[in-house]
Amino acid sequence: MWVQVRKTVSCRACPLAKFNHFRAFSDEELAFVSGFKTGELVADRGTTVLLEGSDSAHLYTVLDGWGFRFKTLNDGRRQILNYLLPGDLVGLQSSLLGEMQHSVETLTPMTLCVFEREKMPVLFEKHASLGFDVTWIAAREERILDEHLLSIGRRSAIERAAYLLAFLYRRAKMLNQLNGQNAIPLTQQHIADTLGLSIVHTNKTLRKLADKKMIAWRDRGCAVLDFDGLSEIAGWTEAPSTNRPFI
Amino acid sequence: MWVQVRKTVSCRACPLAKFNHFRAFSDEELAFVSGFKTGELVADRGTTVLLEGSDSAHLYTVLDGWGFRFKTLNDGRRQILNYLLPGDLVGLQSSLLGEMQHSVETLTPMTLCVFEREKMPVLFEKHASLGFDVTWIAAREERILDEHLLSIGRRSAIERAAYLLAFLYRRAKMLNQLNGQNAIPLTQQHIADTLGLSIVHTNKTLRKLADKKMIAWRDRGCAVLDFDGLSEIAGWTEAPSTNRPFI
DNA sequence: CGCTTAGTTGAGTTCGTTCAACGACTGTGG
DNA sequence: CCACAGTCGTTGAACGAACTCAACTAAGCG
Repeated sequence: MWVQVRKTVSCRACPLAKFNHFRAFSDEELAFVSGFKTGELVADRGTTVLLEGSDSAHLYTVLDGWGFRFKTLNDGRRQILNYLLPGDLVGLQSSLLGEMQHSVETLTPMTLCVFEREKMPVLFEKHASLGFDVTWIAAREERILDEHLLSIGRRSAIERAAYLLAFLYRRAKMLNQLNGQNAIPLTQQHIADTLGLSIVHTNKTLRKLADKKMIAWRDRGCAVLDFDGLSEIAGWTEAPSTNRPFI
Repeated sequence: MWVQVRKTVSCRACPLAKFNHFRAFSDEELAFVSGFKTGELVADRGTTVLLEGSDSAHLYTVLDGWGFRFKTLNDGRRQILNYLLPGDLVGLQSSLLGEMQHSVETLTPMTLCVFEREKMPVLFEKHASLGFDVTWIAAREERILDEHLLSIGRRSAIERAAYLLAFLYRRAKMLNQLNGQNAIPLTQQHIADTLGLSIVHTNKTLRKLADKKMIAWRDRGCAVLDFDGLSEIAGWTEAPSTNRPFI
């Protein structure tokens, strides 16, 4: 289920560097980050990487694959909070605030870059620019959560679904994380738990989008056929963004 | 509507320092923050402090009073994202990511501490501990948004209302921000826009809580009479927290 | 005293839920 | 190679939670 791998990939050859929307490191930063990294982790599909209530000693950056963050109520009701894609920082909350308040599970096999959370203060101390980047990443996550909150709170079922799929498609496309069939690797249950809807109604809602030829189900995933159409239904236009940092 | 006041209160006599759940500054930090601060702002009740789409040059910390962050859809549907209380940082997102993606409005008269956002990099450069604190604050906001997302997505109307009021009461009590009647200063419209419900249904839901003697409406606000009862309905227990920083 | 704001309540409608069943596909063990 | 269980998507029917529309009360204020 879990495989811990030794430092196989040097930070110099970080797979994220090839995406030009990430900001580049200076040589100095690269040297520090290389030391900050303690290894890599490879997780199968369906693995619980972090568990609510636990107190992980690690901090991760996703290098490849899909995952999601979620919380559950006592009786099992689940809410997916956000999805994880390459470049996303995992476990920052618990690194700073203590025990995890949400869980993390993978949707595909995932490769993670592992850092020791004890070294965080050193990062801020010695490399202010990287500390700034961590804050930037946290602020970005906050902004995404704001959008999701607006969506769940105020959009209708079909608008929510359209927003979510447009949002995920955009991110995934940019990071080359669509599967062989050009699809987003999740089930209708995941979508239901993200939108705050029942699985039956989610199915009927997605059917409407499929009937409009905006999406299609293929190969364990959802293919987006009409990004503009979805954006229009959702009334959504993406916020402008500058080059994003990663650690 | 707006009043810009010169630096009337020295950081040495910061009104937030009296709350012992905030972490104390070192002398060195205090000196820097004093320079970072450019003044104070006093806003009336109902003032729009920051507007979605704008690009403010400032960053604020709430010193006194209540406010809220919100987003709206094109047709006017409004979603309240979170509430602002003393110690909260306002405008961090736009400081780092560019233009504001949400608005901020006051619920009571509010005093804000004003910083120049251009100086943020200097803060990270010269005072790593403060940079770390900013990240901490961002991570805390993220955690709160996670909770709200769970609530709106998966709790029933009465559970949502109970959660929100318990949550706000807890925060307000700790910061001594309940009004004369011991009430939270908001209207049912605010609650509706936070819970993602219509105002009519919000009213009927709050009525049920009032009938159970858990809350009461007084003096333009909602008084919490039975915190434990609300927590139980919501199935909510607060996450443990350490001393929190502020800037 | 009329005007506005905020909370309350009833009636009818709509959106989303629950229950239940079924088909397509995948993987597994006899 | 087939039987079987498990997962995932699909659909219909009945129900219920939340919505809209509409009207009314109480309090605050010029």
